Amino acid sequence: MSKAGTKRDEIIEIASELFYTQGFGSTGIKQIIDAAGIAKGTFYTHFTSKEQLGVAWLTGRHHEWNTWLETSLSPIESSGSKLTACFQFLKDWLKESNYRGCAFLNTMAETPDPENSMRSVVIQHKQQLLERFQQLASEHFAGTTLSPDSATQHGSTIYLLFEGALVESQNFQDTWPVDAALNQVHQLLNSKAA
Amino acid sequence: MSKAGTKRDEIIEIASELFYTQGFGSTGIKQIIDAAGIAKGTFYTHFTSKEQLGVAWLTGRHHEWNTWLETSLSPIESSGSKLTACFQFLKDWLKESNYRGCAFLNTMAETPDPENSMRSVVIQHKQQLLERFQQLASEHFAGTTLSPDSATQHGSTIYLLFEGALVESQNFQDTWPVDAALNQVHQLLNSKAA
Amino acid sequence: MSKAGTKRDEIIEIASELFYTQGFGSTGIKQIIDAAGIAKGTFYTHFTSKEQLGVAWLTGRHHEWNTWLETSLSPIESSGSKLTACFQFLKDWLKESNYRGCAFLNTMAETPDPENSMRSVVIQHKQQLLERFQQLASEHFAGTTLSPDSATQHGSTIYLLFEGALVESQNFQDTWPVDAALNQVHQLLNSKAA
Amino acid sequence: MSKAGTKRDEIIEIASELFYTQGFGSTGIKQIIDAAGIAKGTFYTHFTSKEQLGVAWLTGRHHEWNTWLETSLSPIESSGSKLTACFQFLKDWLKESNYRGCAFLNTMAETPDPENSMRSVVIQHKQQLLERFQQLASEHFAGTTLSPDSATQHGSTIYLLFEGALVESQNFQDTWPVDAALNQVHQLLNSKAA
DNA sequence: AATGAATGAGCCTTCATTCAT
DNA sequence: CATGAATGAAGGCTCATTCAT
Repeated sequence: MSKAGTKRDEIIEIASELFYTQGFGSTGIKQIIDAAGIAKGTFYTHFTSKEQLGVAWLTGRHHEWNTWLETSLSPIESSGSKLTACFQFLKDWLKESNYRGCAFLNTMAETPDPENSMRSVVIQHKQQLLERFQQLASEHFAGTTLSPDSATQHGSTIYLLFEGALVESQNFQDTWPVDAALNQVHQLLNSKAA
Repeated sequence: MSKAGTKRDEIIEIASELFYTQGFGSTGIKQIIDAAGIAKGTFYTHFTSKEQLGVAWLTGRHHEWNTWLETSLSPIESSGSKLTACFQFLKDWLKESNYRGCAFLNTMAETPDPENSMRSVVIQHKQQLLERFQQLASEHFAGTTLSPDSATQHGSTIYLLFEGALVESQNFQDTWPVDAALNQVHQLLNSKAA
Repeated sequence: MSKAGTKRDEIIEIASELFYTQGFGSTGIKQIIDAAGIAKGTFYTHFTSKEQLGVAWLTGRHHEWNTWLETSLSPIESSGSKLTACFQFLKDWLKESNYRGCAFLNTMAETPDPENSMRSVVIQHKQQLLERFQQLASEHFAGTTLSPDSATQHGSTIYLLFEGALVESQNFQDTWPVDAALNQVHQLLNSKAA
Repeated sequence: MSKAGTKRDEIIEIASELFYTQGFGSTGIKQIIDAAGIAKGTFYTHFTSKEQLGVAWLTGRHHEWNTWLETSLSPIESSGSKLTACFQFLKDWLKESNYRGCAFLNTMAETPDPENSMRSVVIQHKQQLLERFQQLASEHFAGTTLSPDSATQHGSTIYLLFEGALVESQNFQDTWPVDAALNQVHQLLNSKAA
């Protein structure tokens, strides 16, 4: 584990913004070291390869993004409200000037090689997000007539709506997908057993 | 429109598979002309740039993909069944060995530059798909107690579920997202005015 | 087959001197293209890799060297005299200012990887030289009491003496190894069956 | 002389194998320190440069190799038999799995720069080997009709045959050169004054 | 149309060495 | 005595594009 404030961390931080805004493939080592003000060789004392830096970037972003989300959810009490707050979080994020969609999905898209170690970080990140949605849904429907299984399924559905909204808001550069998804989520949270 | 059988079309066809399976950025001109058995210069008599070929690829794929979808929908009568059939179409597609997700979203993901002309093809493609879902939903709910506006909104929701399932099935290399989305779609199609 | 005077041949010619005097590994592509006055990319339109250029170099040198040798042998009538003339050829070669020993053996020495395609050119070159010595020895001893087998063995021995002299004259930067070898060759050529 | 068991010696020992099997130029400092489990800086506290390590390697190998040879010669009584035993020694060496020819000649081949200090170690090593062959030949022919000068010349010849066999067995990956050389050595040892 | 040589900036990575700690 | 971060030139090679033939 590396202490914060390390030069290594500094490189990751600088690279992160470049990777996110320009894409992993479109960002060269040269650009990173220039931005970091270090020599070529220095980069390679901290990372064995660009791919390794990519993994470090995504791993860091995984924690960072989770913190962002959870921080915005923490003041909210009910699980149901937390679920809808996720979409508000998405809307706030969208407003940011350098919004470029989901770093993880973007990286997955430009990394077809199954051997690429960045892919597993992406999968792990999404898996955890899915489980978070499922957990919140389970909590929300606990004590209702809805079966636990159905609650989990609702969690999965909300996850899909979240991902769909994420991708499409990037695509259309518009917030309507988030609104549409949120609208549906509200209805889902009122679901009762048939 | 260029006549089929042209050398230009041949190049597009060959490039299409490479672009789809390897990604646009990871596929070089060299690889394309080698696969096509032509000279560098020949390529540039047919296309002014790689980006232009990318546009031709996506434009062709747009029509092709629409044809695939509509062909699988055509034997089906009701609009509601057509909507669910879209997800079956997705499941069938997933089974293909070289499945690499949505060419349009992948390209969008690795093309941050807003000036890139491929982006508008992607947006156009997705816009049409969205409208198709909205149209089918409108037809399905026509004559019910559901307002036209709500019907359209349901179309948008189904679109988001479709896109979410598309992305996540690529991500997890699994069909569960399609099943989960389809499950929700079935419920939506039974919606009644509150 | 490439016509003489080609740019490709020009590159080979320029690289040949650098490879010979500095060694294959110590000569960079940069140095070659600078000396040739061409761009990086131009080099790679003519050669797929540095190794391929190395093969072209050695193959060319193989023919060139053989021509040198045979040209110096051609005015000589008897096979026996041709054999001794090989060592005179070696002595003349040694005097050249940029003498750096045998390009083939040097390359073999710095190319441990058995997969390296340059190695087979070296082996082929040496095999042919061996056979040339054996052939000359056979001719020399034809009609004497010495058996054909023994004659061939003498050819092999003379080959070893030649190679030994080649390597050691490079090592000691002196001509004595050639003289010593030649002395022995003279005795061998007078051999009679025991 | 450094005491055995020193860290410096440890580095030399580890580098020796790498240098021999991969070549001096193809072996990087990184690989050496990784294999030795030490830091970059530690290496440079023991050696001022890679070249210096190269000198230490060759110097050590000089003694080691001489010991190998003399150990295999020591049980043999007559000088003539010792001379032929050198070629048996060569044959045994060839059988070793990691045989890569003569470390000294290989290094000479990839080190054109006359200033390189490794070159003098090579020359010294070969000079001593030559003198050893000359000494053994002198002893062998002592008391015969052969003049001392001729005996020394025979020693030189046998040296050239040894070197030729050494180089060519590496080249052809075969033992025939050793056999051919040995055959000639046997005949030489029976030489009488003309 | 078609060719393929030419371009040169750019790719990621390794090199031997230095030096502050 | 050991560490490992820092250096920056150099390594071989690929890129999309241009252009004379």
